[in-house]
Amino acid sequence: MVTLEDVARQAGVSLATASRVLNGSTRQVGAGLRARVERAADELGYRANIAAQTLARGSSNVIGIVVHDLTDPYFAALADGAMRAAATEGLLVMVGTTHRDPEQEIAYVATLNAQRVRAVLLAGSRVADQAVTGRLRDELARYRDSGGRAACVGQDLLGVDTVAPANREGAGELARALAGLGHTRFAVLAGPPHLMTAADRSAGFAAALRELGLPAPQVIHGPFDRDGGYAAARQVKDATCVFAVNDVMAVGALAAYRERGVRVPDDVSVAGFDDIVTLRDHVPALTTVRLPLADMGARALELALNEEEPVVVEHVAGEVVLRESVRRIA
Amino acid sequence: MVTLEDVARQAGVSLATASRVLNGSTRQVGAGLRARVERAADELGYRANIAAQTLARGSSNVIGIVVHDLTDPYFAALADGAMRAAATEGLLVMVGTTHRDPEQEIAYVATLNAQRVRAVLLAGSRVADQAVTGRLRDELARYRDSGGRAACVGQDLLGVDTVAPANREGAGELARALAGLGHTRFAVLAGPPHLMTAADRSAGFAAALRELGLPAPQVIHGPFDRDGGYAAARQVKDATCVFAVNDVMAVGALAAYRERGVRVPDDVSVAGFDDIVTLRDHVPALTTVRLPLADMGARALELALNEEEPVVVEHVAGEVVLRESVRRIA
DNA sequence: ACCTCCCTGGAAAGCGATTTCCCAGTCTGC
DNA sequence: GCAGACTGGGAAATCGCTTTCCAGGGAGGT
Repeated sequence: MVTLEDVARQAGVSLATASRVLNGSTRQVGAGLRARVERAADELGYRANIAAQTLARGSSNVIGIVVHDLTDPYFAALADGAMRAAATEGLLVMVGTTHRDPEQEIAYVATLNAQRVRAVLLAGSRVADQAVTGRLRDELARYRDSGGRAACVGQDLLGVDTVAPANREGAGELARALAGLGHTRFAVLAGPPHLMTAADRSAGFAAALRELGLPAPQVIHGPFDRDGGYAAARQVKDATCVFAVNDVMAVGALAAYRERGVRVPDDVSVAGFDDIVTLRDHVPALTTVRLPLADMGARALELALNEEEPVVVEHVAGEVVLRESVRRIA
Repeated sequence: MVTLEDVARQAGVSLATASRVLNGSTRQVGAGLRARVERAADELGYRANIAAQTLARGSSNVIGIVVHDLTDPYFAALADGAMRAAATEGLLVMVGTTHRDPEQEIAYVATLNAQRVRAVLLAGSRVADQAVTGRLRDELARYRDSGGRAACVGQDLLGVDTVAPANREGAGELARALAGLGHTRFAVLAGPPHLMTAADRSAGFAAALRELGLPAPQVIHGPFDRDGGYAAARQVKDATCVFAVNDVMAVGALAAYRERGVRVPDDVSVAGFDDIVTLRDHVPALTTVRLPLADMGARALELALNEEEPVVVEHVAGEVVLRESVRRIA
């Protein structure tokens, strides 16, 4: 393994000079020596040891992103946005997946802290469990105390900069739009009760119906994924419009209806939330609430990197997109 | 920032003892001291500095994965498989996305080398450009010379352990299956000519048709993504069956047909390649060649970590899955 | 009893960079 | 022509941890 010392010796200069040439510095180095060093580094195939640099400099150029599941397009979009932003800043990215285990999330933050990463991004919904959220908060606080920066996408519960999607409001607006089509009997495929994103969307939807003087929706809990939507859809009774709290659940519901010969939107209307790009060619096209996921990821990174003192919470509005999975009824 | 020295002082032991207690060692430490150290670490909130550990140990517990695009479900599945495998080994993951720029890929390998990561995984198709492949090879060789391990998923061109999907054979088998349904006039949405995965699939398909004594397909080149499939589908003339060299292109093609009122599979049959999970509820269900992507990712990591000397190339067969996007014709 | 041998604990030498000093030479202004 | 400011170069301290080496004490064998 070629070290800087090897390069310096080969070039006949000191370690200091070699370092200044190759790894940047405020100080100048004469053109002659500079060329010698560069040639030596090239000949030897020198690659700086980043661990050593990190140690010496006391800071790294790595950021960490923690998501639940990379194969979920929601997180993939978020992570992609953040990674593009990171790339423009010359930062490297460590990605951790928790597969929805909050303990893993805490463990990952600890590990990223140990890595002395420049910033940590937490994407993904919080759970209602106060104890576990508290421990995550503590771990994050410890990281920030030692100079780390952090941000999160989701609920503002961690005491860090947050990009908060307007889940309640978006779901409410969706409810009003659907009611505007004449629907009165609704069902909500509500996901797990302890998952805050799911709960907020469900609650926002129900609240809007209440304001409109419409009957409360049938609420069906279950997993937050495609199969959860599939299973929940089978329990719906007597609704003309079904709201799944995310798009992949909505797709599961559509699949369940298709199998049973229930036509969408003729027999029942279905809507989701997120506007996942991969689903843009789904048939029927899914009515949903669009969230600018990639932007949110990028924005979260910006917030994390930003030096400002007070903790910032930024709300991101969703936009209702009506497509063919819903129809007006008499 | 709390250092090991702080902990040692607080516990009243030497640096060496503290290190042995907290960060593992072959050596034993007496129960009394051990407890004191652990308590001190806990009170102070000590987190080992991994950069320092990496430097001192000369090896890290990080692996690198380089993919083209995380929002592409193909790469997400591959990366997810590799990340699960990494997690069971206690390894951390750095993910880099190149957005299909080969230069970025080379740069990322250099960076991962600088990080002294334990292993590097390259996922994603090679390009036909010899020069750029050569430079990537060189960079990889330099990394391996200094003790790094590497593996790749795709074409065996880099001189490293490889998990090679049987693109040619899979496409050939698909062609035979489709011919078995009575099709004789084919079109291939072939993707970019320089992308080897695309080229292999296209060639395998054409070769099988030739063997069967059928006319050569119409070959249409274009981008390797959904929009590429969409655009290419519009140029198809006079084929009863269209093979898109990956699933997302096939979805684009289906969208194009739907818009133009061409019914699938009644008017034209469509098939893809990969069997992307996210598309499992697509209508019509897509005929494709299934690749065990998550397993391939995990297997690639295994190969990379494995110490064996000779470079291993493992072929992975695809499985033809006939679904409703194709039909038998007279 | 005596001599190994094993075990535990500590001192100190790295790991590969960065960066602070210090030094000598060159410019500049007067 | 000279003091003072600048400049480019090198020696060495430093970052936080691991690990070798050494020392001392107790166990076990004869």
